[in-house]
Amino acid sequence: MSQQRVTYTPESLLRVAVELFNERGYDGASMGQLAEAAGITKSSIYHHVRGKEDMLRLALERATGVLFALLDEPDATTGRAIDRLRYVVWRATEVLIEELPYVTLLLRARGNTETERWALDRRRELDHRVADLVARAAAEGDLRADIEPRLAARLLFGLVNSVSEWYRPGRSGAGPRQVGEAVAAVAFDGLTA
Amino acid sequence: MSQQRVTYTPESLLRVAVELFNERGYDGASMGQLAEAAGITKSSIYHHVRGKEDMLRLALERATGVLFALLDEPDATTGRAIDRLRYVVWRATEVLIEELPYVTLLLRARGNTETERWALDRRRELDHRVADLVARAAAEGDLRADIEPRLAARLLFGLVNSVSEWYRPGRSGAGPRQVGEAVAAVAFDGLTA
DNA sequence: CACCATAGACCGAACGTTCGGTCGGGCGCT
DNA sequence: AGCGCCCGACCGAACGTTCGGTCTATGGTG
Repeated sequence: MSQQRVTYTPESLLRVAVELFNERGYDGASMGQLAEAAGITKSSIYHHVRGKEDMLRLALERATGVLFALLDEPDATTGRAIDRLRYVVWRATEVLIEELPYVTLLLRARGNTETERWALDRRRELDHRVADLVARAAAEGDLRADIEPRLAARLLFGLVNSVSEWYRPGRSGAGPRQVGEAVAAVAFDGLTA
Repeated sequence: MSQQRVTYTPESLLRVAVELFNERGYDGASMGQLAEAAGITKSSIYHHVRGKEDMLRLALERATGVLFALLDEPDATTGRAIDRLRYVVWRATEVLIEELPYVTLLLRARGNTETERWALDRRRELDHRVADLVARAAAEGDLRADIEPRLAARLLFGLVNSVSEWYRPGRSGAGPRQVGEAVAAVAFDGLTA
């Protein structure tokens, strides 16, 4: 059987790029390294994509898209605040895992480029919406009163987002659902027996 | 009163450097930007430090030093595992805040340089020691049985480490001790009222 | 079926810019 | 005079990107 020439699409090349950006950091990753990882030359890359920052933009748009979408899901918008919050925590963990490379890149954005600054603005928007939900749950008396809702919101999303730093598909033992459930369990009920 | 010429020491210059490295990422930060932030020229910097990677090394050595030191404190080495673990979680959060710029840089290290690879090795060592303690607490029946100790360890330090992403001295409302206590409280008892 | 034109995917070389760092020196203080 | 701290000019290497091309596959035409 003849060995066919592997060709890239913008999407498949983006996938390779995002893996490299996560491995080395966007600024630490060069187009030369991407060419090497993809097995084509630097100039070939420009046949498929407009440029380095454009790949970053596409990736960050995808990550923010899925995260905002989850906030509009029915179980995130109807019911008691504490139930909605539990759903958001569990579901955000699942979405983070499903789109791990893209969400990881978003969480690591620093602000050195226009694209990153846009993404950071979007993240702040997300954080505000979740913080509002936490404040609601606290107001309804379902959160412990000795921790300020703002602090609680930060710890919650710190916990969720930290999954991106260690979760590896196929290598973390637990699946997305299991990790999502564990994150929600620890967040609301803690680790003590 | 005459305006005296501000001069740097290696340590005060390192402090400026670490702030910049955290703001833009180590790879995204240039020596030109450091010169600008410090108010001196690039060549002046080399009078005080050996080079860019050397500043990174000094910072990461400092961060790993304080984190390993806390694991050797009496309250972290004697007593029931669950009590030692509570102390470590609370104390690690405090230390992270006290040495925020240095620990933040450590947590963001990627592995692009020899120095970063060394630091990542040290972090893995730290993670192993804490994971051992979590396993001990689980074996003593003090942790919930439905979450694997390895997963519990990752979530624990995910929570602690995430503080570096939002805590800002003087701007987060709560002090190091309060945040440390909140982290430990949420980690072991959860957010639910 | 053979030939040709076209398009898609690719490449080597080069560009302008930025990078970390060095060199040779000046200034102010003791 | 000597030293510490500073600086302008410059360096070689690496960066992201562009330019002008080649190669291969495909479809149309005779």
